[in-house]
Amino acid sequence: MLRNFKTATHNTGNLAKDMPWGARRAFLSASRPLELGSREVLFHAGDSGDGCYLLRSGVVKAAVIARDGQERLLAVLGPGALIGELSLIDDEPRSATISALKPCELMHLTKAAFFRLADANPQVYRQALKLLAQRLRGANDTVVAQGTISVSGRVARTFASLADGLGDEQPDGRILLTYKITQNDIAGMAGVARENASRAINDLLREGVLSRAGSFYLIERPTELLDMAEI
Amino acid sequence: MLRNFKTATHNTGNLAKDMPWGARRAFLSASRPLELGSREVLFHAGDSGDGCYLLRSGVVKAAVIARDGQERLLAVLGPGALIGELSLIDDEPRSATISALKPCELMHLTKAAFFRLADANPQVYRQALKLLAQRLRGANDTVVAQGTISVSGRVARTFASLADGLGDEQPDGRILLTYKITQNDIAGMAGVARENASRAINDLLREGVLSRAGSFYLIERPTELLDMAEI
DNA sequence: AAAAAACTGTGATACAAATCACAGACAGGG
DNA sequence: CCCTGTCTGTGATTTGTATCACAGTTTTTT
Repeated sequence: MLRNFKTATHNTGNLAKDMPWGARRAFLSASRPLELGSREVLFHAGDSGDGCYLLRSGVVKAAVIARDGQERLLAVLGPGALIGELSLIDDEPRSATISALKPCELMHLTKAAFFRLADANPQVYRQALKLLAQRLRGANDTVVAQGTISVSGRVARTFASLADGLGDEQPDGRILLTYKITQNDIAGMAGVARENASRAINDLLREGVLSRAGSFYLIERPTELLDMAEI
Repeated sequence: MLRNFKTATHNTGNLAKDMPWGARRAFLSASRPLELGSREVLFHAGDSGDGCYLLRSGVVKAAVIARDGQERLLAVLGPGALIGELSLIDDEPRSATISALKPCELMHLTKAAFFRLADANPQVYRQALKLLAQRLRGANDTVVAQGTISVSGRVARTFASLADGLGDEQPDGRILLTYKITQNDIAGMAGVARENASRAINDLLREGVLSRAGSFYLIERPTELLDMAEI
């Protein structure tokens, strides 16, 4: 999905697409299915956690609540995303709260099962390292973006990131976001006030970089959007 | 170094302290020494890079220059730090520029040597995963901090992070920063204007949370500092 | 030791973004 | 289906930070 966006946005890790076939089958056979209703919470930040999850269908958000009560979204993730791998690796508490934005199907892999898998096949370790490295690049970019680009740029950046997690590239190159996300969540991802996110989004709509297809957003000119989001 | 700060700040990865002995000896014997003069650049963001470095002595900074020319520091690192591991893992270009703040001694480990080492000893893979996971936690925290806490809190946070990279814990619990860092670099880490960093630092000095020991900063009350930095 | 450069402190001003305050549009539960 | 709650757009106002300006200090260079 979205190879170009992926590299540009150092995405949040779509495991399913990049996993070698053997590892993928091993993952699925060693893991157990699990369902989540809309708004249900998979785990809270601070929980102790064993194992990780692969999102097979649905949409979740990863968020953390700051001291002042503000909710900051780290990512909105669609099918294929790997969730909760940090605690799997370092045994620390969950770093964010994961909740379903719509009904989800997941697979759960325990820590023990993961390391059994990985020890048998070092390819898994390499893959995991790569995934974390990508996420770290993305997080570092976000830090820089936060401090150097304006509200409109950060909102553009948010759409790029959404495209990466939820985007469906059309034959003509435009990208459809396959979930009706609210301004509140966009603001939470961009780290700006909801009202200002609203203004920035409408600017993008007016400029024609973005449009609405029914209740979904559609990125009309991905390259231009990416350019506005550049740090 | 600074166990408590480390967990609180999800540090930037002091390899030397956490590495198992066997792996450490293997690392050192498989790597080649290298020196760096003050202000010399180890590599630039965007360079293609093979291998990683272990900082044995000296101090470096990891920075990225934003589009508008602003320099944002991701970390200031002291002895024991591992540098350049992202490109080692994912073969992408260097994500930041590393330059020496004072003369440094490093060990360079090539990509081939790293994977030879790791394949022979899966412990190395686990260690590497853990390190990246810690860094990712730290980066995510920084993202949240950027968007939710004020200038003074971010400056406090910067001192916590410096303590982690450069700190030397005294018998009485105070923490000495073993390098005379400038306001400019502190501002670059906190993501604020230099003038405002100056004001915030002086507030901390006035409150007695921080003091100056000769030309070094000394954290008088680490707990209080950490509390101001909390997200 | 003198000169140049870099660093620091602090006021005054400008500005981007948050906050406040609504009114209208749109869902989704009862 | 209506009604309640959530979501959206847009103006007016406030506020935290950046920016400007500059003088004093410290460090580096020659």
